[in-house]
Parts: sequence; C-alpha cells; structure tokens
Amino acid sequence: MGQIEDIANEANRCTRCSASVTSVCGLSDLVTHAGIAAVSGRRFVAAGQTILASGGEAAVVGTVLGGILKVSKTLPDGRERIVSLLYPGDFFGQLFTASMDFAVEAATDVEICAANRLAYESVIGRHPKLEHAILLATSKALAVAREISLLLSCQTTLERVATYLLVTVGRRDHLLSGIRLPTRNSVATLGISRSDVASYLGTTIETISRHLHYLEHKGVILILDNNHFEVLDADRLQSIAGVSDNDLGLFMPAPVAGMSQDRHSHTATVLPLHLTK
Amino acid sequence: MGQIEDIANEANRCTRCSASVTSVCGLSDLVTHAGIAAVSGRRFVAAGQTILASGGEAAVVGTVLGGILKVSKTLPDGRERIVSLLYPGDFFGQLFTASMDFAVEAATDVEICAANRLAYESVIGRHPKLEHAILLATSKALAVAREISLLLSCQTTLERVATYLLVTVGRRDHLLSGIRLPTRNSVATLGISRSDVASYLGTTIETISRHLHYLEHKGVILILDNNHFEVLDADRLQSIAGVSDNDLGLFMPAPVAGMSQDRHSHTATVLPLHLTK
DNA sequence: TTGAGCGTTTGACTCAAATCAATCGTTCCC
DNA sequence: GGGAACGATTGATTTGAGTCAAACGCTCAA
Repeated sequence: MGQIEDIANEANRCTRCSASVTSVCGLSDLVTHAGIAAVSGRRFVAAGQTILASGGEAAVVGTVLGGILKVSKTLPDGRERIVSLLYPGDFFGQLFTASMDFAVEAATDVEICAANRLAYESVIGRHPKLEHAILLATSKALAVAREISLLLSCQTTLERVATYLLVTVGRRDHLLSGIRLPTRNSVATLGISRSDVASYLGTTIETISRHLHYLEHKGVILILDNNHFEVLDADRLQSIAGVSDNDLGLFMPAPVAGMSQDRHSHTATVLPLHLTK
Repeated sequence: MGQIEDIANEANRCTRCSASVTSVCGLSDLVTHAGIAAVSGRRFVAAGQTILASGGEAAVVGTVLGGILKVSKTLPDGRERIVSLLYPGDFFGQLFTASMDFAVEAATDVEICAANRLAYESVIGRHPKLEHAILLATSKALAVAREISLLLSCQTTLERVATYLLVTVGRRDHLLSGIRLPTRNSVATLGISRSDVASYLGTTIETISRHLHYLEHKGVILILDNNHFEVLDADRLQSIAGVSDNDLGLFMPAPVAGMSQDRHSHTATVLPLHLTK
C-alpha cells in the first residue's frame, strides 16, 4: 500500500469519528487527521477511574468521545472540587507541561480517544492547523472557566442550580438540532452523580435537593426521577438563574470551524487606541 | 536600508523590551519579533479607563508592560466581578473572536503594547512559534482561572485574603530575584484599590478590612499603611491560607522559555517540536 | 482653619447556606 | 423476606459573611 493510501486510511479513522465535528480533530486537512490518528487510540474508562492524577505525570491527552469527564482537584482537607466537566468533543489533558495541575477522572463510563502527550505534541509541531485548533479550544475553555468563577462568586446556590439545569437542557437541544428548539419543554439529564453536581456548583447535595424541590413546588420543573428533570417553564427558570442567553451560550459546544468564523470575515477595523509606533 | 536591517530594527524594539522575558514576545526568532513589532505600539492608559468593553468588539490584543489590568464582567444588577488580574508580561485581549466575553480595564495607570487584533492574528498565521507561545500563555491562564475558581468555592474569605497576600509577596520576590528569597519577611503591596481586591476575591471591603486587622492582631502581618503589609510570619500565613507551595506557584509569572522547559530546554532556537513518537 | 469628599474601620444585624442528624426509599445480596 | 448499604430527602441548628449604618482619618481646596 502506498503512502497516499496510508494517509487516507489513517485519516478516515478521524474523519468518520463522530467527535470530529466539535473537537480539535475537526480539521479539513487529511494529512493532519492522519497524523493525529497515527498516535491516537480509543479507550473505554469505567466511571470513577482516574485518567490523570493531580500532580502526576501529564502522560496523555485526548478527546472525549462519549460520557463525561471531570477535571478536579482534591484539597489538603480531603474535599474535592470539580473545576470543569468535559463532554463529547472536548479536549482533555495538559500540553507542554510535565505534571498535571488538576486530575482528570471519569464521571461516568466514558470512551476517549487518547494519545501519548509527547507524541501528540510532536504532531502539533508538524501541523500548525492543529495547534491553532487547540488554541481555539483552550481559549474557549478559559472563557468558560472565568464564567464559572463568576457564577460561583456572584450567584446564589438557587441561581446556580437553575443555570445548571438550563445549560444541561441547552446542551441536549444543541446536540439534537444544532439550533435552539422552538419548544423549550425539555428534559435535563444530570448524567453525573448528585455529589459531582454539588462539587461542580460549589455547594452541597442537601442544598441542591432543597432547590430542586423548591423549583418543582413553584411549577418550574418536574422531577421525573433522581436524574431526570422536565423543564416546564424555561423562561421562568432563566429569570431565576439570572443569566443572559449570551452567557449561557458560552457553555454550549461550538463547531471548531465556527469558532474562527470572523477571522477573515472583514478587513482590519480602526484601532480605538489610535496606534502609532 | 535593506530588508535585513529593517527586520533587525523592528525586532530590536521587541528584544530590548523588558516584557519580552516573560511575555509571548519572548521568542528567540528575530523575524517573529519584527512581525509583532510591525503591528504593535506602546500606549499609556490611565487608571479606570476601559481598554476593551465586555460584549464590545474584540478590537485589540497586546501585552502589559507596566501596571495592572483587570479582566472583569459587570452583572445585570450592576455588580462588577474581576475574574483575572494581568501583570507586566501578561497577554491581554481575545483572539479569534469577534466580541469580548469580558471587559479589560486599567486597574492602575498602565503601559501596554497593543496591536490591532486582526493584524496580530495575521502575524500569528505567519509565525507558528508565536501561536505556540500564545497557546502556552493561554494554557497557563486556564490553569490559573481554575485555581481561582477553586479558591472561590472552597476557601473562606480569611483564607482568600491570606492567599492573596502570599501571592502578592511571592510575585514581588519572584520579580526581584527570579528565585524565592531566603528571607520570607516581605512587604505586600496591593497596588490595586481595596474594592478591586474585594471584587477579585469575591468578597467585600469590610470583610477584607476585618481579616487584615485580625491577621495583624494575631501577629502574622503588620499593616504599614492602606496599601502595604509586612508579612511577619509567612509560614503561619501559609497555613492560614491552606494552600500548597505548588498551588501558589501557579500564580507566579513564568518565563516563556521555562513554560515549555520539558520540551526543548536545551536548544531554544531550533525548530520546535522535533520529538519522535 | 475649616469643611467637603473619599476611603477605611468598626459595630449591629440579618440571612443564605453549611453542618449535623434523622428518616426514607432503593437496590442488591444473603 | 430481611437487612445492609447507599443515596436522597427533610428538619433543626449554627455560622460565615453580607448588608446597613455610623464614625473615623486623611487629603485637598477654599
């Protein structure tokens, strides 16, 4: 088999991958695809398993294909805080650092596409397009992390619970249709354990329980079971959450192509700071 | 003047810049330096001025040369929350997005090196090394943002104040010596207004005042004036803060070369990423 | 010198949410 | 069927920290 066929073959594994729509693998370039595919492999990880330990070696990086990963750190006093949740299409791991600042664990049973970090870095070195895609993904993760730190310090726990429900429903709608569904009656599936939700929202399971029942009592949601909640009044839920559509949108997955859509869309605009050198 | 001289001239403006040690401009490559210099210019901004408005056009990006910038968002109810503080050497602004997710304002009188965003992006497109440096900076900003969200949701306000003092002192020591000073008796200079500190730590000026006086009462610090605090017992302060050395280190500036030290620490000028898998 | 203006400190009060604790409901296994 | 194990709920209590308000101290200008 010739080199061209080799590349095409490897690349196919990526282009046919469901994650390539929203992940950093979503690149038009076949050669890049082949480069990633050559060092990557699919793996199943059971819920609760640690993929990368906080403070441990940053051995692998990769993409979530299915399930939910949590990025967390356990404090000296034993409490664990989840600083980020990663969904299918999200990149995980840390590049260009020897040791992990945070742990990466499976919040549910997950399927990942993983690569040796150094090998992946070498692919990045050969494919600027890939590095660009990763920069975009990292930039977005930064915006999300800052938005979360905003939520944590400014919102009440009720507002956080409401926001989480909205984001969860929004994510599902987003995945189903690509656009916001006209009907906003939707079911939020937690997916992760109640204690993980509590850790992510910086609160306790008791408080979450109270707020969920409060929201049901007010007729805003319907508790179907411990993991499923039907949103009856999305507008009311959003007004309780106190966040704008815009801010909610930050949490939604965005196709890689869309992230840089404005890059060449218009010519240079005027600089407000009136630049001279 | 020939082309070579032109490049050398432009590049000199960057290589001689004090920020190039810790900023994304810290690149060995003269051509890249020249590319950045060609689109960048120095600017003074008075304290309180807005450089980029939240939701506004992401018109410029750049590097802090002196002073402190704040990255913030004002909530619908009028309260402002600072999600990040940027010090000399830090990159500011958002790349590859049309509108700003957060505002960027001068917390003190600042000097910046700014560039039109689109022009800068085009430099990035021509210089993968620059994009790589920016990826490293963004990755670090992400780790810091997550660490902050950890502090906000897990630590008491007293712990946050203690952590802030430690980080402030540490940053000064860091800048002075490049390494940790043997003596840990140091003076923390707030630099920014008390209300900015409060906003950054997710608390109020009253609470900060109380905790500072509590720490003085306990003999851990000495209040010199409203902006200067001598740390008398750094170990005790750290045990009150309840954070590890490692976590504190995340907040310290790191030379760009050092950030990727595990990759090509030996030869800075060689083409990056020639690692085999 | 005086007083306006601003930021800081201090005190009193309130409240959201954590903590502690008991109960309930499942599931699963002997 | 019984009961251990686990998670979710509900209640009672405590507390950290925000809010409100008053007093203090400093700077600056008339």
